[in-house]
Amino acid sequence: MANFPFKISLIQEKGNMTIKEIAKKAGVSNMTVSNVINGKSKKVSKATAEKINKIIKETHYAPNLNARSLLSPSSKIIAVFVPLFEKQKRTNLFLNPYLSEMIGIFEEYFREKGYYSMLRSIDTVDSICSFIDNWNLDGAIMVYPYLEKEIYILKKEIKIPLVYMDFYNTDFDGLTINIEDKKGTYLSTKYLIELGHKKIAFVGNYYNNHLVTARYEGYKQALSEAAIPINENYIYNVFPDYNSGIIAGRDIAKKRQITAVVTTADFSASGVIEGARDMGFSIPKDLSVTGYDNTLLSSLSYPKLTTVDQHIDKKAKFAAELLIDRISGKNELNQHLILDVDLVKRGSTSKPRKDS
Amino acid sequence: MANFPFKISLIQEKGNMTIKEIAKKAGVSNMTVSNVINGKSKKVSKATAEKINKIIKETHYAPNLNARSLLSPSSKIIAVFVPLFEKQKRTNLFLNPYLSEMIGIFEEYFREKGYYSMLRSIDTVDSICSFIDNWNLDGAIMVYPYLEKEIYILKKEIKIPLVYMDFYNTDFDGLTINIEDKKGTYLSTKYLIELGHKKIAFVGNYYNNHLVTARYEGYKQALSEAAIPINENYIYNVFPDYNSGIIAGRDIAKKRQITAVVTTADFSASGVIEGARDMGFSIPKDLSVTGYDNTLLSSLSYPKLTTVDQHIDKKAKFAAELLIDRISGKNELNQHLILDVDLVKRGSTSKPRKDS
DNA sequence: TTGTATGCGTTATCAT
DNA sequence: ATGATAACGCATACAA
Repeated sequence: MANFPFKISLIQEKGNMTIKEIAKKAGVSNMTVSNVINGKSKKVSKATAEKINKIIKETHYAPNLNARSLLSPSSKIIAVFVPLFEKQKRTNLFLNPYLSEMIGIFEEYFREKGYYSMLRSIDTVDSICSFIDNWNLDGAIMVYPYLEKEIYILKKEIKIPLVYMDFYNTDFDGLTINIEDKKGTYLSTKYLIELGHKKIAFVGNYYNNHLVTARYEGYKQALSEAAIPINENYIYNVFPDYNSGIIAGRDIAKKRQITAVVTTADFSASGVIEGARDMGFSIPKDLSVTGYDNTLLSSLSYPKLTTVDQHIDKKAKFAAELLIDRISGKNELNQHLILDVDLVKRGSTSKPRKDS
Repeated sequence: MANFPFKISLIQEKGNMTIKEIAKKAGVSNMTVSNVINGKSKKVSKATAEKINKIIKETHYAPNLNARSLLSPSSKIIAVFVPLFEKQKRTNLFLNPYLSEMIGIFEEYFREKGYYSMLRSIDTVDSICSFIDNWNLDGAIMVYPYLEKEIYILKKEIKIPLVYMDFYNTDFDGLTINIEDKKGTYLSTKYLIELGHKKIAFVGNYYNNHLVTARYEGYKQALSEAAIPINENYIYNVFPDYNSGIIAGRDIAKKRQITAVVTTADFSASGVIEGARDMGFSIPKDLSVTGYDNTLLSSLSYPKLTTVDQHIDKKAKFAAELLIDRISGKNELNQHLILDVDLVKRGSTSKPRKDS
């Protein structure tokens, strides 16, 4: 209970210090204290600065940032907007490692640059606009393509820098970060073809937005280049989550023709594997499956997933950087980043069964 | 590009509305507007209220919450504090589904109660105190036991409600949420014994804090009740993460005597399985492994993990509820919740090999 | 029912 | 080098 790494004085102080109180303690005016706090050394004599700094340390003064935000156009607050899907689904989006990894990287980057992160689920454009005004936000990141059309127009209304992830409207004048979505499934499909597969299913919805449509296109292109016709029976137009994956996986196993599956998400791939196993399939012997994203999940699965690495860490960092640079006035260019993807070959894929 | 679900007027307005501007538009005083906004219907005539409400809607007025925070003792901001471990490790804590699931639940609960969530990594008590003062926080949650001794003392200094998760200082007077840590490993160890295992390893550090020590105690108690002596060679005192798990798993496989492993985290269990597989082991045939937490990971692994369910969703909800109730003045009791745990039996455990 | 004055903590501006 | 004043947007207290 003895020596702690902080001054006992702190323990005995009570309530938040204010500039005014420090000024009184130091016998100077508020502005002198303010100038010291803001490092305007030219305006304050060394002696008084030292005296004030000492008091600041002793009292553990922390500026009231609400007051600062009120006065300045900058609040130092950045919002991370997460879509709030329908309550009925009860899906906690935060279970997705893709999202949580990004959030961790955002928080770190923003903090290091002197910003504060607010996390907020949103469901309407109004809720976004209100939030921005409520806290006088300096900027925001939208982590999924959501409310695409509405935001496209409202962008004119929103005066702060806003980074949209995976948002593909090409004539949109905001900041966007995308990846080579099409290339990803192209690579995974091509790889399966190279392994000798011909009956390759696609699991993923392809009408919802550009992102998934592009992934469908990649699949089609690879088949087309190999002169393999599209078989409508092999296309599973479902939401790329675990449960839909299971259902698709079971159906695929039942059909007994398909030897490989291309999915648009690691979660989906996990589900497909699970569903196929339910029907007695062994992976990859009876069915090869590819994921997308290269989330932690793909390394922890068994067998580890062959998947498309979209370099989430880089993507998140680029997004954060893009936002901060815009907020601080640098880098008015580079509005639409498109990041490359790679195929990561792991154990969930192999040559097809001989009997097929 | 045609009919959008919002008024065009919004698009044409510019800049944030203020009470003053609305008052001017309505030809009334600021206070009348303020009273309308705050629903003090007794103070405003119906006619003026309606007129003002119309303008508020048209202009999409959103109150400046920085200004409100400045004025009132309540900022409506709640912080979720996440430990910032050493940079060298480069471990993004957010990769852990345990954390991200909780964060999602916090955000939802706080939002529904009218609060705003700030996410913040912290590494010192000072950084916590500063943050609290900076934003005039209404409350905070600490998601891991961290800075236990320092905070224990500084609690006297911190005037806001603070919920500590997995924080075990029994004479601590703050709000804490814990689980029956000991019971968890007791259950998993006992289950392994019931399956016929005798040579059971423990993987997890047991000196670091109460949480993991308790989990070690549970393991010991189950062995003791079954009259199985502790074998020091079977104890792996390592940090419960994936990589340490791999190393332990390899070593366990090398020793060729151990038939089952109790771990203190799903991540750790995954690592052990991976490591044992590296050495040619098949799970659960050659080695039974139990996890802890029942994170998403344990259902997505193959085989699915037998693990201790600590009901993360309930735990998070209780924590959020405890905090909000305290902030709003209800429920001064119930300061130390201890939640129950269950064993979830899945595929990563089975009877031991016959040759052992 | 409506309006005026005041102050929250901070900083820019303009004195001294 | 230091200090007085005003202002940010809002809401409490009080007056009309």
